[in-house]
Amino acid sequence: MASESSSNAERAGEILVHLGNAGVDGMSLQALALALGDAKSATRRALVALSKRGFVEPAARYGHYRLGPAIFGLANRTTSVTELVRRYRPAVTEVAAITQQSSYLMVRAGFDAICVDMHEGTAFVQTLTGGIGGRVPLGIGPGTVSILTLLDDPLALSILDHNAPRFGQYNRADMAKVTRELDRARALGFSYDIGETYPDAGGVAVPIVSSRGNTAAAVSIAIPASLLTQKRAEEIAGVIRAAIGKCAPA
Amino acid sequence: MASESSSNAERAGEILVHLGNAGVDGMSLQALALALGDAKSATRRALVALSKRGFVEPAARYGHYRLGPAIFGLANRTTSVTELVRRYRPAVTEVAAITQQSSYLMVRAGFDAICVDMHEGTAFVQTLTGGIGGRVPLGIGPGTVSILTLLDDPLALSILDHNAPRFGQYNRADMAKVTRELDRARALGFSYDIGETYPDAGGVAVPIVSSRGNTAAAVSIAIPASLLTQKRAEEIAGVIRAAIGKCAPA
DNA sequence: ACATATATGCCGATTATTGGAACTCATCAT
DNA sequence: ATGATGAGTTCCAATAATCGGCATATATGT
Repeated sequence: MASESSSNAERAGEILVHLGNAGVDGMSLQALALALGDAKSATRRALVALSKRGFVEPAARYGHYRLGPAIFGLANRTTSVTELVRRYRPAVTEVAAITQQSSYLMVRAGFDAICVDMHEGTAFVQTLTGGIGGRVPLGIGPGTVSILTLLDDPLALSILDHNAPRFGQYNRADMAKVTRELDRARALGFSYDIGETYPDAGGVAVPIVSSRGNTAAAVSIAIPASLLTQKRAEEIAGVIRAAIGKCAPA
Repeated sequence: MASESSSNAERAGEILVHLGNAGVDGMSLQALALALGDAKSATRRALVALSKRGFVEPAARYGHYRLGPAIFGLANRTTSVTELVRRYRPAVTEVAAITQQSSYLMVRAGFDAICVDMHEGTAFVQTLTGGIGGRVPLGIGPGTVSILTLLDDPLALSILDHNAPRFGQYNRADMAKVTRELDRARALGFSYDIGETYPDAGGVAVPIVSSRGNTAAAVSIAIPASLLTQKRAEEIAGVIRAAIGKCAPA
């Protein structure tokens, strides 16, 4: 996949994202270069640049690289997110407890949504989002659609346009389908999905109107499609909204 | 301070480090440009590049930037560090409990050491390292010296050479003083410091010989200089070493 | 409402990056 | 233990990018 990496700093971010999905063993140079669509020499250069501050470090296997301690260290400094998690964790756990399903706290990160907190439910699909730290393109899944409702329309559309090439992997052949979901979510105040993203999987999400702007987030659940109807979705949305409401603004 | 930023990806890392020390309110563009020693236009360019993936996001104040959710998301994927913390946390807490002082788990990140775990003691100096995520140049403080003992001599020396300009801020006028500490630490198997880095502050550190190479780490404590003698340092080193030993290799 | 500082666009020159191929090294099989 | 294979690493000149500065419009905080 040729990614339009204009700046070199973007490439650095791209590398970090890819290594984040790699695990302890990391990735080899050529695997990274292939994923980025760049030459090995260019990839390596960025790699050593990131190594200088410890954002990347050599893995156990020869010539493999993985995320370094600098990332971990910085995580405790992302106060905007840590505060968000601390405040809304009660909602995430409560929603999971009531619905008996896995619940997630998703926040916007560029063109994607990232899962920053979750609570495993008793049943069914676990980690549709790939667990904490998992990235999903905005427009894929109800959680991300709810986040989009918090954004200005031109911004939301530009994001959808950017992500359109990736929709095919998720039964989103045409973008119109996603924009319809977005419109519905704006009207209802929540977003739901019955087997439209993943077969047999459904979801419900309620956006979090952040007290002090800028961070767009949502609380969502994953639930078997067989258990979900529009009426049930409304009920669940009410549960989520109530749980969010209990989390007082700092 | 003019930093020799050869690559552009380095600049990205530099920005992340600076923003990590900024807090929720983030930093203004000009403050960042000044800290990096670059033009505002170049700094802004890198900033928007990092924003595309959510590594950086606009803060509440207009024109201010802070760390974004992507950093938080990646932290759970730095398996090398999370495993290290999970394994040696018992040692950190035990050392703090026995010595009644703050204890730290430090790992190498490029030319610095980063505090990845800590346990506040009852007394005295808290957070000499700046808390979890805090960076300290390798060579400053016993924890970092112990880490240096895990490295090859040429590498350790090159790191010290790189950090030499920063030693002045910490009563390290000449590098010889640091190399002497390093030699002593190699000989003793641990490192200690009595009021040499910060007045009235002392510290003891024991390196962690990582089962599967690559990651260099150490467990250290901070203690009032008045309570520390070489004999006491040896005792404390024994405590730390014992605690580390209890943390069985995975 | 005024002043400050940002966001954004542009443009020429310098600079670093790019991509390829040769070299070196670690790993794997024998 | 040794050789063969497949990596990763280094070097190079040409290319393409970035850089830095400036001007304008905008948003903010006093």
